[in-house]
Amino acid sequence: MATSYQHQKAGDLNFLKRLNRSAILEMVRRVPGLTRSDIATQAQLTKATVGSGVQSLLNQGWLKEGELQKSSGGRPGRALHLNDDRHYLLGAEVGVHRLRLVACAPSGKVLEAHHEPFVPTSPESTASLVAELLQQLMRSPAVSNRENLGVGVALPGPIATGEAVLRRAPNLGWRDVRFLDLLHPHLPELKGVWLMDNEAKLAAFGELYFRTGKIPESLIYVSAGTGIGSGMAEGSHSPLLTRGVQGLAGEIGHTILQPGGLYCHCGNRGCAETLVSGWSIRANLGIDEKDDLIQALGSRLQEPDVKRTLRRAGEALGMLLLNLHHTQNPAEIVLGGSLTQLGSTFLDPALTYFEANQHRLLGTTERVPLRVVEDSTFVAARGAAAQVLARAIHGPELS
Amino acid sequence: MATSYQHQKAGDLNFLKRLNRSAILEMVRRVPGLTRSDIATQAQLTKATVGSGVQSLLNQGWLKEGELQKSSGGRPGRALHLNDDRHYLLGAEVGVHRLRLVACAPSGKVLEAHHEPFVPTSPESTASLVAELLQQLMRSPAVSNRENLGVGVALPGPIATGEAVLRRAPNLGWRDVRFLDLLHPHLPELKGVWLMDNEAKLAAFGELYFRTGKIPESLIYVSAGTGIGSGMAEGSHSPLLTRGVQGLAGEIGHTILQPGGLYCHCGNRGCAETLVSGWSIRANLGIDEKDDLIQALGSRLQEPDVKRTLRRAGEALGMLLLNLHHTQNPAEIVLGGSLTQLGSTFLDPALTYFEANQHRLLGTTERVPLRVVEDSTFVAARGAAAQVLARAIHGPELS
DNA sequence: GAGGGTATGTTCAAGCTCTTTACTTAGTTG
DNA sequence: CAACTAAGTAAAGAGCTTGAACATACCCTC
Repeated sequence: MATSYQHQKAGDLNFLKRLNRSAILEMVRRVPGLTRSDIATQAQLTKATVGSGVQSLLNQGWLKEGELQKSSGGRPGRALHLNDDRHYLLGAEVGVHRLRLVACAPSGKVLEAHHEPFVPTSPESTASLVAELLQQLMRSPAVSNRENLGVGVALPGPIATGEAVLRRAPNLGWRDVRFLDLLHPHLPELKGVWLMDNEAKLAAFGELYFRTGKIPESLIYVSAGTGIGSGMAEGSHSPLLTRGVQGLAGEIGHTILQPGGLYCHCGNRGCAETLVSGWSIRANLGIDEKDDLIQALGSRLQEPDVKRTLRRAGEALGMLLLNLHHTQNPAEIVLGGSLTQLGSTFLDPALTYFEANQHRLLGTTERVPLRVVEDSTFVAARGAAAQVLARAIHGPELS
Repeated sequence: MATSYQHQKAGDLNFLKRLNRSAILEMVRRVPGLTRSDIATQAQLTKATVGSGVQSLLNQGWLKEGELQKSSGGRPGRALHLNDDRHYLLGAEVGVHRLRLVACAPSGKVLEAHHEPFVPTSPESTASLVAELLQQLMRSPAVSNRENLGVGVALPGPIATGEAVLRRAPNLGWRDVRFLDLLHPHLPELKGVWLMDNEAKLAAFGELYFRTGKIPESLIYVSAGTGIGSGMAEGSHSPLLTRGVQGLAGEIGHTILQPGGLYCHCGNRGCAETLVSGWSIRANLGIDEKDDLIQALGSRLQEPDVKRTLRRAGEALGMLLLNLHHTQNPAEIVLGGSLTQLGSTFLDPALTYFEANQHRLLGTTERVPLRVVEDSTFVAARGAAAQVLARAIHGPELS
């Protein structure tokens, strides 16, 4: 896996070359329009090294040259840009209620996307359907003349570091599923990077990796849907995901938020999910599992018991966010998942609680930004694509 | 700082050389008695590279050769060991009630240690005292003929990544203290690595870095004393600490564990510290802040209200541990701090709760080991020394 | 508009590190 | 004691970064 770690960090000259090429590529990707000179300064490399590295990346089609920049007294530098037209990445998410798929350009731009309702079935038939939908995506005109770099799959459950096994997906009823092994036979022609990972972790990765401009040094994505999960990505160069030995990192839905509280489906009492989650809201308001939660509540948002339920759930979410702040202290928190569509009745209490309490310990005014994703439909699938790109860039691909 | 991250990861040939030397040194440090051939296999380097690297580390006094190993059919390899007699590291901890100092050998062996009661005073006078005690340590015969590699200081409060500033230490009444800047004038002759970091984070680092044998891929240290803090170290080669942007990572004492619960000194309600911490136990049992908590309770452990208070605090601790398990999922949890001296009345409920619930999500039998440190007096100071060693090994020191 | 100034980018020999290959060393085995 | 095996070493060779000189492109001034 991406953060599966090199057992010992040692390397040869080729490793060094790749390292420098990757660094150049990442820099240009993050700051479009950088010149060779800028790169040399920031990466502490010599002009000559950068020159040859850039040349090779140009030849391979990873980079392209842009316009001459304004001169600052001497010869103007030539802007460099990521070549966004040559490659593409595939990302898929197997959700509890939907399948979502994207084909992305290296910049993160979605070239082609597709989602459709999905009734949880066996891993095998799901893999077969995912493969079919991926092939449709690959045949679409927007990507057909590009080179594929690989495919990533986001799944709703814990996946341990180093092994491509979905340990358990309670909402799908799956257990110990090697999804890539099921998918691969259907797509034998698909070369490049193959990976699978937890949905919230990939979303966190994508939100950080595809960002341009000012890049936070770490980011937590909170996925609030049927259950509550989170993922943390760290490091601006090539972010690493915190997975935990068993892949349980980020399972904040099962952190205890109310000792002696209600029983959770996991068997324990007082889990955060008993206070805030799709299923707890359904249980509180008597909404059938077959009905779409958002639609069912859309017309009832003014009812007192709905308002009260959503407000309480929102407050619990705020506490969860504060707990993340005081446990992992990311530079930014991004909130996504279907529950964010419930709007301000649900979200305001969460944001308010977090804002009111995030300064308790330091008393300073510096703020950890908390952002709600506008549309989280493809966030995880796009994050899977982001991981594919990261591995392509840092893997042996660039000669 | 140690995890202050290289802005861009690029390097020259010298960087590569240092990388390989560091890798060799780490491997031998972790597995004493390794041969050149073992190293070459594990690090994927050629025999020649390893040979010259080892030679240079031998010349510099980092390594020493041991006995010939048993032959496995051919020429026997020569065992390599960390030279534990040439260098030493200094670590200090400024605690709420004590100063603790150690001088360590590179293996982690404590060569000389000292602790004494400490009445919280100004940062300046504290620095002056720490400097004096460090100098006493340096004059002791056990270290006087060794070369010093640097000094590390552990402090009870958040310290952000990249800046050596103690943001706030509520239990000392300190704020924005640049402790190293205060310490340095007193010890101008002390060259090498200088660092300061949070107490629990350094303890976590030390527990992971000085371990030999089977090394967990990540470790959380929970420091249960006046307040509750934690630190997470990750990565077996050279572990990294999770600090968080503002240094608030691991401030689990201020995660919410009881919505609407008691007010905490931080101003918020329901913090874990209101349920489990030195001060909450004092408050519950009416023990004066001037008296030593452990001594005061030592004779009262059979009293019903004491037993009840400790049991409840222990249960809360168990929930905190489970929350860490479901948020960061470390490969091992180590429990330390003065409260561990309260014994089984306090600890058993915590361990029992954790054991009973850690398998909820996966249902497997693999267990995250939870260990209580026997004597946590010097754990943080030793961790500071560990960081010094790590930076010396991975810094420019080894030519 | 010609010339000096300045910063960018390129070229090429030189230097350093890892690698390859052949060889030496040290112990086992029959 | 000769054949075998594996560890370690030495020296030539390959590859990447470097340093210095050079070419390029624009600005500013006269």
